[in-house]
Amino acid sequence: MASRFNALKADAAWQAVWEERRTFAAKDDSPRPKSYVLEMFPYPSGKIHMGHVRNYTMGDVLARFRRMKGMEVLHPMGWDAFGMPAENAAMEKGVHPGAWTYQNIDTMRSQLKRIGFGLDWSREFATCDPEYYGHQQALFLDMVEAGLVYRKESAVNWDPVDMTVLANEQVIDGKGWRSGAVVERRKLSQWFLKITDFADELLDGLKELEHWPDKVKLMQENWIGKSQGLQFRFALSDGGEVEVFTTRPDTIFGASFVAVAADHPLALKLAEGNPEVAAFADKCRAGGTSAAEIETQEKLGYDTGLTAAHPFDPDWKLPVYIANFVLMDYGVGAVFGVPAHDQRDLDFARKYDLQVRRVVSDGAEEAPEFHGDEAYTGPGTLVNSHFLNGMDVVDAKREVIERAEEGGWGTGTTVWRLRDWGVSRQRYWGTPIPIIHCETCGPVPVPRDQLPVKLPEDVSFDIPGNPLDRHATWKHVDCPKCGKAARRETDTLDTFVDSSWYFIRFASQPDDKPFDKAVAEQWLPVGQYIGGVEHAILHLLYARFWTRALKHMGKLDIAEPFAGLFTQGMVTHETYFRDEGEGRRSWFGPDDVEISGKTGTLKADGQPVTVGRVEKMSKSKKNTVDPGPIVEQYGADAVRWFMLSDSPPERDLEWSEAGIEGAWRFVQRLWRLFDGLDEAQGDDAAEDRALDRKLHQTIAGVADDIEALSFNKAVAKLYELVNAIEKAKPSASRANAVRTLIRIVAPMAPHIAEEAWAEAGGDGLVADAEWPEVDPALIVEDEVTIAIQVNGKLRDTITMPKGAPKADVEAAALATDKIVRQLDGKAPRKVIVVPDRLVNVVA
RNA sequence: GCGGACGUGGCGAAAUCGGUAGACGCAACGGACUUAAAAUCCGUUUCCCGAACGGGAGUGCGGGUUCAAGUCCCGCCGUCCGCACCA
Repeated sequence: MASRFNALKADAAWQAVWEERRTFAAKDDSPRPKSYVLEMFPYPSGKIHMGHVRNYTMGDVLARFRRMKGMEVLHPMGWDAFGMPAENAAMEKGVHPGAWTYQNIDTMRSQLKRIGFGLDWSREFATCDPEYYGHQQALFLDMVEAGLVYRKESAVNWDPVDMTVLANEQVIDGKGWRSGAVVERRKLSQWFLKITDFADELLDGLKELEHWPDKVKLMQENWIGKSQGLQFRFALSDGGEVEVFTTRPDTIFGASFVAVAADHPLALKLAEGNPEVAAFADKCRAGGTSAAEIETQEKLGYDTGLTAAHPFDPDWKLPVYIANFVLMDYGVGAVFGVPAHDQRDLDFARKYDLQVRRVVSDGAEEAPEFHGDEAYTGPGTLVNSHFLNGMDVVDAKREVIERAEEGGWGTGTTVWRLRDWGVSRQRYWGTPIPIIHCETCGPVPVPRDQLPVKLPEDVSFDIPGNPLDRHATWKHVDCPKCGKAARRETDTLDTFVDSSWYFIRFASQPDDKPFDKAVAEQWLPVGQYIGGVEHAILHLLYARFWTRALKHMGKLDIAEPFAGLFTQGMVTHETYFRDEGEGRRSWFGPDDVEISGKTGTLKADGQPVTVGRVEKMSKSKKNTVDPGPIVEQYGADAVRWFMLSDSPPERDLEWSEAGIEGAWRFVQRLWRLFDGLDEAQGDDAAEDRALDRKLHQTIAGVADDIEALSFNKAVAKLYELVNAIEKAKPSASRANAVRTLIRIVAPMAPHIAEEAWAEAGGDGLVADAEWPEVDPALIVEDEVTIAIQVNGKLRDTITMPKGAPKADVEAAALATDKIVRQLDGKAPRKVIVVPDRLVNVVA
């Protein structure tokens, strides 16, 4: 009789079998159709968290399902292993970043295996393996040769205490996040990749990504930020020139000033001889960059005393300002101000009492005087604009660009918001940039036969700064060109470079080169990529760029790396806290509190705590749940099942004790069915057509749902089937349904499925079994319930054979008691019959 | 400010093409089994009136299109996300 399903035993046993038989190793030379399922690889921070579990469960279900459908599936795993946390750990705990990282990898690998993910571990690598980053260095040199890399002075956030460069996110209120020191802006010579060369392609390519969420495509589109307009020159009163960019050349006769950024060459030149200008420029640069600060920041300008001559009227002189709202790194760092039709220009003009001239009319008003404090930026007709009068905005833009080009003082231009990708990081734990700096020869690539340029092991983190820089010997090398003493580049590559091509290396990893073109192309593009939406812009854009760069260099004939993208929601949990006054708040973990209904008490002192919002699991709010003990308690299948249940995968999933228990109960319910298989049939070999239908509808429905990644719907369908089987009387159909159920749940709950498969005498592993075939005759009902409405309100239902003629359905509907009563002897005015669905009687 | 998504029971959610709103799960309640509990099983569960048969209302709010609207259109309100002085 039914025993309990021993998850711990079954999990371990089947995981061992999969590993031993290399069940999930993908074969490059397989004749089966290929499918590449990939989840974003993790950063080895220590332990896996629930977010990983959810992400990898989704991918695993799809990968296992596709295998059962007869595909050769590549489902690999590796480690995004370079990055700052390892250096922080080195500083705090005195361990080597490599030792720390590899130890974390060992822990996390065994945790992933413990959940039974069907991964091809034979292709595993970490980006900090010299074998990996050596090939990455080679690709970097390829890009250098292809002219896609250059060196430029660029400003960075410099922490003077930690002697390190900070990312923008590490600067909080102008101070370093670790040291608290006021951050300085320093100019350093840094390496850049020419992603802007591909801006047009990256934008256009989005259109072909049919299986990407619109949201992500839109975010990338905005990030790339294509603007078309006119770049043109003003002659200055000192005999010089200033160039500006505008997307609104149509409003050229509404100009009332010219403004340049504080870092603009013109401003820098003026600052040299004038301390007042220099002071003003400094003030502009000091301004904060946070959202709130920009919102409230006053428009400030410094009148240079220079004037600019209007290109269409040399006698019309416009004042030239240095202004804090003009950005040096967008366009050309200078604008002409049209206050009536641009809000910033209007704010500025009102403050400095400049002319505000209407040149676009919305049809209501045409007078040159523009009143009010809200600029008009909508469409309309040009007014007060000489030869442009009467044109609409679009025509006027074209007209002005044409005249500027004819007159030789301007050109129609496209400007991008996207900047080139600065890849230099002044850190140890990253891929060394394979360049040697020679006083005579300049930057020289490291000869290929000397790759990889390995990180030195003997480094210390007890003093601030980059250990590569102060290493006694590492950076001192001879110039490969002239042989004189030279210096290695001590910067390392941005870790986003590591993740820009790892999916190619998974597909093909020869020893002698980054990848084999033909082998990689067999697998690529990734069919389904799954990860967090936080990577919607940077990682996904960089990987798209890298792939296009490889194509450009003829190394890989793939335009887009990820054909399908899915961004899953986060795993969340309630928060518990106490306000300690002065805005301070202490947070408590789920294990520290006792919850009853909407109130909670702290176990430690029995006093109440506030039950806060449901938020993303995070260490800072202490609302994390460690998957490790949960898997030990409930088994891998219950955890997987819960990850797939209830919430649509793109939405957040709230972790709850009740939820995981529900999943566990379902696993046990499955086991009672599987284990009672012998008795299911009983003595009765009769068929149960209704159950047969339900089974085949479920096989088809679950398959569709898994392909659509709608796991919550697949779960619901499985509950329905299990309910139906449990209610059904013993029959051959019932026994068959239970036997088939083993395969339907296999992608989601693989351990119990293997156990049941073996017990039921299945051939080989259920992981290698075929997805059950659907009998098309059984997925359609032979009877349908037809709704009967009177004036659109449901009044009754009738059951009819499927496909019954309209006339029969109408007659049957009108004959029911309830409808007869509703009509009260009157003839209906109209009857609408939707076959197999409903009848609407219009009375 | 700009761009986008979303809003359905106590909760997570279904409703695939405009056609029976609330499938499925959680929680709750009632019952069976048990010395008792757990587990399991049976039932109820959108709201209001009603013992019941039944009736009315109902998918953020206000309008509209339609025989028929959660779904389409217009206008609000709210929540969340992304970008942010981008000329």
